Amino acid sequence: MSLDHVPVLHGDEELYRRTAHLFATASEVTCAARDLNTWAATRPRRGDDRSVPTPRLRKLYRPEVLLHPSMAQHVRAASARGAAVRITRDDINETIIIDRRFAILAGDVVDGRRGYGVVTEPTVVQNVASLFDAAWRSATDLAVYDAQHTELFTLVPQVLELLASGCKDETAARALGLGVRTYRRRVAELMTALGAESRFQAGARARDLGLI
Amino acid sequence: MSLDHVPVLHGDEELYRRTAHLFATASEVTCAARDLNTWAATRPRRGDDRSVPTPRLRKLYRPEVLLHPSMAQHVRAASARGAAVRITRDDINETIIIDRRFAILAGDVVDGRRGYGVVTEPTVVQNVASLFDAAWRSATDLAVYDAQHTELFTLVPQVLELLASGCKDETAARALGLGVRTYRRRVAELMTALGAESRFQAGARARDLGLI
DNA sequence: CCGGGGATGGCAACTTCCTGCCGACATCGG
DNA sequence: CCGATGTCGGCAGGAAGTTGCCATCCCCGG
Repeated sequence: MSLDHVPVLHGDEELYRRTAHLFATASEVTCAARDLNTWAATRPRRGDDRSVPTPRLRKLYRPEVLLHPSMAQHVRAASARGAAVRITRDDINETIIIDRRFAILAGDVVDGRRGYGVVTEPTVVQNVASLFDAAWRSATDLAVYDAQHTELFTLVPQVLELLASGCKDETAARALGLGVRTYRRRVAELMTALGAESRFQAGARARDLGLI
Repeated sequence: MSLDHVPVLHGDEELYRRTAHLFATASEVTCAARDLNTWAATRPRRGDDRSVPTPRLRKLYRPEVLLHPSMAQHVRAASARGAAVRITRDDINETIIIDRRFAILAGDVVDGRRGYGVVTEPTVVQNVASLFDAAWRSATDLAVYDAQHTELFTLVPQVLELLASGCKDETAARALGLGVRTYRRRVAELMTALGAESRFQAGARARDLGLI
């Protein structure tokens, strides 16, 4: 695969500076993200620049963002502003696609700055866009996902607390006034949301996301 | 309990600046720590100031410092320089006691700076010192602890990797060319070292310590 | 060469978790 | 009031993890 002519920007600051003009005139912005440390582009626009119509926004996230209070709030706010938000369990990469003409792909962090590849080659962009579309189609709408997990979200902090405190399911369930079966259901949902296959992994990820 | 007249220093920088003179003339420095983010005092002395004899050093750590490569190296280096190092499973607080006359007690982190209470009141210092002594007596000498965990330390990175990857004990054991029984022994030792009662907790702590 | 100490790994008895199944109960639209 | 739908939680069977026990093997000092 040829990576020629793909300029790489280093760090968020440079990204914003160099790509602001793309967002300014965009009519469709599509993004996938596993956290909200990136993509300031997803912020509401400063000022009331009515010269350009609000672009159509599609945002694809992994479930764990909804476990993080502030991230969840951010996502819901975007949704309330009219962005289409979906949740996927796929292991997505951080990506922005603008008008199906530009793709910004997040890479690794070097020297504390994340690298961003800016792809303009039409064929590649189309390809990326179609991959995104596939993930988008198999993803769940935020409203639906929410409806299926109301109980979980309210209990997440307490469940995590109890898990982190090292107590047994039996004890934890009692502490929450739940049946063991239900408690385990919540834990299972939590693990799914975290994409964890074992409790060890869940603990690590939860800590990683700052949920504990 | 009266906390009058206990000056609190904020941040390491201030701590070093304000307490350097205590260390300079100390003949016995005793410290307890759960990590090495603090206590620059435990660094080898810069320069070769022979005007003061090297103080007697007693250092008490929790087992997890030995799981962290760079921390472990630091601790072993101190030990090699003649400091008495012991490992305890007690939930110790960060403390420095100098000549049984001053105690520096680490507190919470506020605004990114950790607070340090400098206690000079003889009664209190004696009390702290005797508490430390009790913990010290029940602790294990580094050499002994090491001898009992040689296998563990060499396997820690791989075991953590496997646990974090979410695979079952069966698979992980095979990957390491170990019997399941032995693999589980290592995991159990690891959990003990981390002070974790459940794998979830172990995952969280491991991530916390940057071991993953 | 022998005996002691330690690591190993199979076995087995538990404990803890994981989940499908199902009856009980609440909620809601008709 | 009724049926549809959804959550709850007990139960049961199975998977995964925890530990004591012990035969085996390796290394070492005598």
